[in-house]
Amino acid sequence: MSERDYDHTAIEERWQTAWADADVYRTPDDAENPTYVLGMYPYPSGKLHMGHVRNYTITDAYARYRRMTGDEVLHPMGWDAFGLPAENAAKERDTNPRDWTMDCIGTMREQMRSMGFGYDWDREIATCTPEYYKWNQWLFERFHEEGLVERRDAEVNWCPNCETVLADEQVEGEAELCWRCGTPVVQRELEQWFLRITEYADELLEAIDDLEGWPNSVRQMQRNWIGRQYGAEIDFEIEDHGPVTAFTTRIDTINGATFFALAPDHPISERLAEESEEVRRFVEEEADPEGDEPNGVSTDLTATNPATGEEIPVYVADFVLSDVGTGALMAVPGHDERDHAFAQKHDVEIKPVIAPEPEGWDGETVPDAPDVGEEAYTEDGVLVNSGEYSGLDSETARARITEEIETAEESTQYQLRDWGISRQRYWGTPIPVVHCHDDCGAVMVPEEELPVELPEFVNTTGNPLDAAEEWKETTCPACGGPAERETDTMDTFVDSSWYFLRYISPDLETAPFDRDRANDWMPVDQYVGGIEHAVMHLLYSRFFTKVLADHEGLEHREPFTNLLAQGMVQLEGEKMSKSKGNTVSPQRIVEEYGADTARLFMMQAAQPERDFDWSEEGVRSTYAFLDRLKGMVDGFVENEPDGERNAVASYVESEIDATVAIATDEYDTLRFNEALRETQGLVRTLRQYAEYTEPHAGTYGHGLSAVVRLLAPVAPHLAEELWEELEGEGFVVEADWPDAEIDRDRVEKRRQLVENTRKDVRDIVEVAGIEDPQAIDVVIAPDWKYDALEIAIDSDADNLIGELMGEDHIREQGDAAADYGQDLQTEREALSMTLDPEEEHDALEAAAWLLEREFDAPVEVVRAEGADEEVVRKAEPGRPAIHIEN
RNA sequence: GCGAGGGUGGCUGAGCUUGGCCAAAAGUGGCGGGCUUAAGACCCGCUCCCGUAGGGGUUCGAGGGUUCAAAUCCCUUCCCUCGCACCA
Repeated sequence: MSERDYDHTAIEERWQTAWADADVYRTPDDAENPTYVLGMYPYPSGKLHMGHVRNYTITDAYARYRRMTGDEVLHPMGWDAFGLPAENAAKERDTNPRDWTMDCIGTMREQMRSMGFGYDWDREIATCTPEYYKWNQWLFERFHEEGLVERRDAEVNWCPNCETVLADEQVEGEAELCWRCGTPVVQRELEQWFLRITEYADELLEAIDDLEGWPNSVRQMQRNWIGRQYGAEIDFEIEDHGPVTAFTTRIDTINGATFFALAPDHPISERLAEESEEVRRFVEEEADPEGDEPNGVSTDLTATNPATGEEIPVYVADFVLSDVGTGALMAVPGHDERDHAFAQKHDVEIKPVIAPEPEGWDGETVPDAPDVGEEAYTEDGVLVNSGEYSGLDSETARARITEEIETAEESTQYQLRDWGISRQRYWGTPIPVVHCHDDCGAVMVPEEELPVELPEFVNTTGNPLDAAEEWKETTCPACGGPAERETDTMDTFVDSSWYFLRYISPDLETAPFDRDRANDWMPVDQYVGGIEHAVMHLLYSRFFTKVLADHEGLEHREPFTNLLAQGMVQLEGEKMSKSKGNTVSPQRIVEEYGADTARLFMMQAAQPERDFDWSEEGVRSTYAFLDRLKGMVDGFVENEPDGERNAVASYVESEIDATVAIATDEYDTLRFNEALRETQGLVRTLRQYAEYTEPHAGTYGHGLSAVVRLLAPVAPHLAEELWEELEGEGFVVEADWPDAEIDRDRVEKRRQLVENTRKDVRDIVEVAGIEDPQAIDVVIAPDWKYDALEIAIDSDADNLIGELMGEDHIREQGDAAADYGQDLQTEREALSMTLDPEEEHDALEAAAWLLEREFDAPVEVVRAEGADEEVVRKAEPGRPAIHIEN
């Protein structure tokens, strides 16, 4: 780096201090409906990585943009501070999770400050503080009061060595090993606390349709996750075991149900396993629900098909899952691929009962049965071999069969399960429950005793809360007798399901959030984060918001209006990760190039939702751009130019307006890369201007001032520095966004006209082999052609020429009018309005210097009157005639 | 298998929602030129084929269709990426 490089470290520190001293990012409590911009709060690992930098640069840039356009903005930050890594780190380093986490928070806060992120730090929250998690507990009890909390047995992943439950993500590989100690994980039944999110399944699903500000992918993932299916439940009578309920979406195929299948852990299967060695061996040894092959074992039992009255064999099969439907199913091999495969393997009858609907079907004739020997027919169709139902279409048949079979009834199934929040961990929110040694059972801790605080950390295997004897021992709030505290803590997703509400009133001591203010400030206008939270966090947050709307007077049913799932920062096409060792440290980039460079490089590299490759070269050229810009501003301020306000200046003025108009649009829709490209284009134009001629100070200064403000959301430090040089006072953070009177359509037409004209001149010079042009005339079409064009666009007459000749001033043009009319007629369907003649003239005159510079010949832009007849003839609206003197 | 999103000029990548200056933005790479003692930076042009006055031809995964007109709309087909998945 040469000596000209600007001192980014000094500049960035200077402005970070100035912003903090002036408290510029504070959102006062009396703000009215501020724009709420939020990035997903981080887990405080102690190190900001590139993903964070990208995430928070997006929100910061948007927040700054909105602030400059005059909005009040709420842009807070906090810490997802509970979680397993802190517990592990504490064990390794012989400290405790609290101290370790608080240290990490301190470091990361400082790193964020050095990136120049403008947060209202007075609203900072950390979920591991009793002031925060007290409200997790309070909410848990409110949910309980509303019947949305349940305690029941559940099967969980259990590591016998660590003596704790593991989340599915923490079980590794096919062999199912514990991610920490490599011990094989076992399934274990444990009493767990659940939040009844399934109560809201329908609303969570249906409201997705209205989340128009969310990416389709996320919406679809949530729909799949909820997985609602309409069908029917129906009982099959099994000898000695009574009725067994099966769920099916295809009750129209019931006449083709030729066997019945039970999950290996269905109560009947378990009973059979006790009696039959074969079933026992299958259930305990052979069943492989993960495998592709549908395996099963026959039983001696039969079930009665309620439609046909036939006795059909009963199998225990591993493709039947106990947590899907009822854990028992009627198998229809003729119309289900999996059932078909199983039936072939076990030689069960395959009976077609649905035929494809014949073309031009009359709605009653019973078609021939299809051949389902080789392959199941899985579509809807027309029933055959179905007794009185034969001849009905599938949909009608489903309704009638459900209606007419005694035990059948409509049923809706969801894939969504209730949310098990119990974790056998220390570093989380204690579940505020006491287990009475007498008969009171699980009793909620009274509200006035909240928060139930975590005891001191004990380094032990298993759950430290279990080892905290003194803490555990308590009295029952109901009967006063001896009791024990619940030792499970909450899933950290509980913390993040409502943190966005806490920022609104972070110090409130009487409620989780200030209701009135929340009603005013919510929902979050723009939420930004990684796609990995597409389902869990975003679904849980929606659930909490709906519960709070129903029971706590929140007047919003959705938390996030617009959601942006930002893309990954990659290195050579691969995701950056510690294990691959291909990370780029933001700290190093900030030291070497400054936060502004890092931010600007990232924002211009790609649209925020796309992945992009980190490139050191790109970073260097971004730095060079900022450096040059600083040089331009320095030069301008030190030595103000005194050029004329001439045609060239007016070209530059119009380019400034164009840039502002376009960049503003792009900022609005978070397409920072486009906005920045325009801005950099304007810098280039300004540089060309200064190179070509002595600039007009007002114009040039105006351009620089616009550039600085357009850049301010993304490169705020240097923008402050340059703003100070240009304006002398005030923060650019608080400056007004530049405005342009111009509309985008007009801007683009003008640029197009100039660009086309330059290209035409080049073509002519090239094709005609003109070595050294002496003079270039650019001639605007006469007014009557513009009139004719307008008439042609509006006209729907068959004979356009006739209509044109109806206008005196056009008819007067004689042959010329006829010729042009003919052209219009040919192009008729494709015509579009151009700028008017005066605008075209002005635009070209302003851009004439570009041609003069390029061809080193005088350029004259003239109106049709007074130009050579022969030349004018070729001029059309949007396309001036060009004459080159050789 | 189901669902979502894609396939554009050497590469990256806009545009396709609202068909028409789209041979198709921008960047990058390559070529030529300017500036410079020189290098870098910066500036200008070219970069599908043909063309001595702004023209013509062939292109936007493949094939078909709608239209005066399709990268853009419809159908079929192939391939890629990402979610979900023995879901009854």
